[in-house]
Amino acid sequence: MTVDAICLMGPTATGKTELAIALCKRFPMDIVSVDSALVYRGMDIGTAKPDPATLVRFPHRLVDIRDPEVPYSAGDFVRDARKEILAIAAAERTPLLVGGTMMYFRALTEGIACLPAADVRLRKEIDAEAAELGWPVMHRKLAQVDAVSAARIEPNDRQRIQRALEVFRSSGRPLSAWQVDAGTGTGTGTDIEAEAGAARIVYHKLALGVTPRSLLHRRIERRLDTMFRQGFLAEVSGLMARPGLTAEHPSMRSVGYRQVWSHLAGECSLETARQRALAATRQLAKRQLTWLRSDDSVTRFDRLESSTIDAISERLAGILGSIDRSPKHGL
RNA sequence: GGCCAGGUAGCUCAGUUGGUAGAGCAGCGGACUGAAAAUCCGCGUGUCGGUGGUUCGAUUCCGCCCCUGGCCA
Repeated sequence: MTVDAICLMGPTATGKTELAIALCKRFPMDIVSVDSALVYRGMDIGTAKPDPATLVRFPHRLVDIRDPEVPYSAGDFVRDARKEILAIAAAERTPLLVGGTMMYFRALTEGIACLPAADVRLRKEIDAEAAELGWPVMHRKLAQVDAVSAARIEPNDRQRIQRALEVFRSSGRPLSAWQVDAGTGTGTGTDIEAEAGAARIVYHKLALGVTPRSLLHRRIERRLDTMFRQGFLAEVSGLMARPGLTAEHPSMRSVGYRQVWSHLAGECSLETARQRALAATRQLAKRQLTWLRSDDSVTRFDRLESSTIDAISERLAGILGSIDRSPKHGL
């Protein structure tokens, strides 16, 4: 059995949600969110989460599935998304994967190795060591146990050095060995693909963009200011009031939340936080565009061209086959 | 109006004892395997406010002018 899934990818502030909803009105599709921040409950304004009424009319799977205190991961996503896609297909509808977390898209469509999960205690331990020795030294230690990973990782890339050390210390095997292992065999190289008898999922990738860049930047600024008007400050101060949540949690390191948190903690003025949040959002959009540019399997559309929605609809009609609403077949 | 301090990259500033200049941030390009809205790598020509003078040579020294901030009237 083959399942067709549509990927609607695009940088932040390009209007993906709005377009997805328009498409859901034309085709029998169900939305799966591909977004590392929308998974968190209580993070609504700063993530530009669709409002409750919209979520009722057009349910988004994988939204509000996590407490902000509990980190979510690419591995979690692949498992969850896979399950949702199959459930949607079982209901004879088409999954519409919408979002901007490009690493999640890659992990889902290209596969991700089966690796040991994160280990908070080990990470703390490694952080403590690094605070004393510095990351370049940690990088050298990594090179001794996993030369392949060390060669791929920059001496200052604390997050990846930490992860590689974490995998080695928790499992006794180098990260690179896990990755190679997974890749042997047919080349699919993933734990999920290994599921016996699983359906084959074909991903059709569509990318949304806004050109020129200056126009995207203007949309980003307008949207951020709307967030502030909607009560972004109150949302963050509510999160800050939670004893279990800190600025170090992945959820609170999200664009916007980090900068507003910093302001509310008295570290900078509101205007400075605003400027920093804007810059961080622009930088996020740039990184998302880098992912998209490097993927030649995507078909690109400009969000602001009025013909885009029709072009995409036509494309979907072709993919979905059975649902050709065009009048040319009329007799 | 007088005195003082400034006018150098998009922004904040450093610097050149006279040989045409460099940091941080922003921006741009890239990488990306359980934190990814994360983490990291690479990219710096700009009438050194204008104009005249001194000098082989001025962004640097001197004169005048313009602009900004502060103090005094």
